[in-house]
Amino acid sequence: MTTNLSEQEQLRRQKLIDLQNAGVQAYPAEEFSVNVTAHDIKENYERDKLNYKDISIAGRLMSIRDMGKACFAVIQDSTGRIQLYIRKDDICPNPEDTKLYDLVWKKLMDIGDIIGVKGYVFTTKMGEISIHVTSFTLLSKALKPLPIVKTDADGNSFDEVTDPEFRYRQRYVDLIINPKVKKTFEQRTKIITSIRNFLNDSGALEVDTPVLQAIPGGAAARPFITHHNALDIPLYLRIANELYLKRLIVGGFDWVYEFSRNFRNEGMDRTHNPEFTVLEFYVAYKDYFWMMNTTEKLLEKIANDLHGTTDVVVGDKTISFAAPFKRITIYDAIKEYTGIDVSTMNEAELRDVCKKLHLEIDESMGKAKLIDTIFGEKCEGNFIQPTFITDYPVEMSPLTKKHRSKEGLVERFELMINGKEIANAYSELNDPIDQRERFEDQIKLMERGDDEAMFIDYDFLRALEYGMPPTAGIGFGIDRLCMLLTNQPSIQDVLLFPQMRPEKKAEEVNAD
RNA sequence: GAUUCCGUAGCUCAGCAGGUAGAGCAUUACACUUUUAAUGUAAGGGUCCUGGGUUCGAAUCCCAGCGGGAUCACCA
Repeated sequence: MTTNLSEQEQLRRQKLIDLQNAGVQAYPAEEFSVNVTAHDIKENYERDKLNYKDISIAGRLMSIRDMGKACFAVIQDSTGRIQLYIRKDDICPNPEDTKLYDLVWKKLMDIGDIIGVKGYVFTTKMGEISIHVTSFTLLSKALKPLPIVKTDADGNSFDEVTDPEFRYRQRYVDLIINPKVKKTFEQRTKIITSIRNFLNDSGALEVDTPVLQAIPGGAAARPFITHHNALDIPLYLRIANELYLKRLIVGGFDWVYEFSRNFRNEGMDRTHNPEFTVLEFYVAYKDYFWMMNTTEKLLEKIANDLHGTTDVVVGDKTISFAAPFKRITIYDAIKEYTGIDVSTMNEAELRDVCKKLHLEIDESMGKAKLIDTIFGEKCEGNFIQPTFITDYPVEMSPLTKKHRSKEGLVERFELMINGKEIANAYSELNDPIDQRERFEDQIKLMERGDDEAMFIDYDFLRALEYGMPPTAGIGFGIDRLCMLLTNQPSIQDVLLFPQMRPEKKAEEVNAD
């Protein structure tokens, strides 16, 4: 086993033994009470010096600069970093007994160890607010060396760990050594809190609905399948929670929402992870126009809560989340970017258009899919500023109410930002007869080989037959929204633990 | 799933007309009681992703596998 360890790892295990021999516990059980944070000190010390004469703080050792009979070190707590100044004379007042400084501190402490210190705050000659340490306590010994990232006065990083595999597999290390990464995840939580506050303040009720479903409904996607032993039935991990939230609208709640972890057994790339988060909410007695207005208000608030402004930098662009957003029908969008009016075309005419535009199509594609292809290839990427695309063909929206005045269309919108779909919403279909026919159309698609067509959920139909009020519903891709608002190009950078292939055999991991 | 690039010390990387490995930081030792990418001197550390092949000889060339990134396809 020892043969697997690097030189530095072996050394640290030896230090563990040396600590024990010196009577120092490497993993003490006692509480170490803390009365200040690094951020607090840096923020408030200058104007309230008296308050920082007797402080106690804990954190991870990030660097040590040994000056002989004194050392400078830096610890990092959950709020940031602060410098320590440790003098031999202070730690070991008795010159006869210098073990604590010369042995425990200078020989047995390492970068990565977690320590607690007591002392007082002062400012060094170089002007850095620091802690003059009067005593220290080892709280946890680190056995693996921490990658060292140094930063100079101008903020330039050296030896920054950028290897994506390292960062995603050992996110705990990434979080320790890359403060920007930690900030991104704090921002993610802020975004979700902002949304939750908006909804709760509006009188919405947060609910939990099943993740394990006998019929994976509410979306067109390939599900993960599992098996329940006691019931001896197959169960699916949910691909959406839509049908359950609408059951709750039937049940008499007027506004329900859920942050739903959804699972789809499909490809992975920069914008797809097998499990991802969608916020869905449903509001009784509203329609999709109301939902557009509400979406504008919500996004404007999120941007303000997070950045203090509605202008957000994403890559080399600036996106304005200030309401109102542009609204355009999908037919007008196609006309704008191709010059072709497809609104009255039949399937054969649409096929000719696709050929003229050099789009790849196949025989199985129906009218709606052809329109979707034209939009996806020729229009979608152009909508950088938030834009509502409205009034989709009925064939691709089996859960959406037919348009109040436009034949063949439904009352649906998608919100496009930075060329990507961020939200999908509609006036919900609440006519149980119509809904049953739409499901049956899906079954026909399934029989023609569409492996993503929806199953019929008979219990959902039964619920609709009891009567569902007219309802507006929406789903937001939370991960993608976070990518936008935190300016991260990959979904892996807004997921703490993105899905990865197993890195090696379990026994080898255990041997570490 | 397809194409393409990558995998060398704890970390970041160099080494590739094929001659069994180097740098900086980190580590170890010594010096230094307000330094800050601290500094100075010295030292240790590597199944060069794995397995085959070509060759007198492979980190370097070829093939396969594993892992990762990017692009494409499917999708949110």
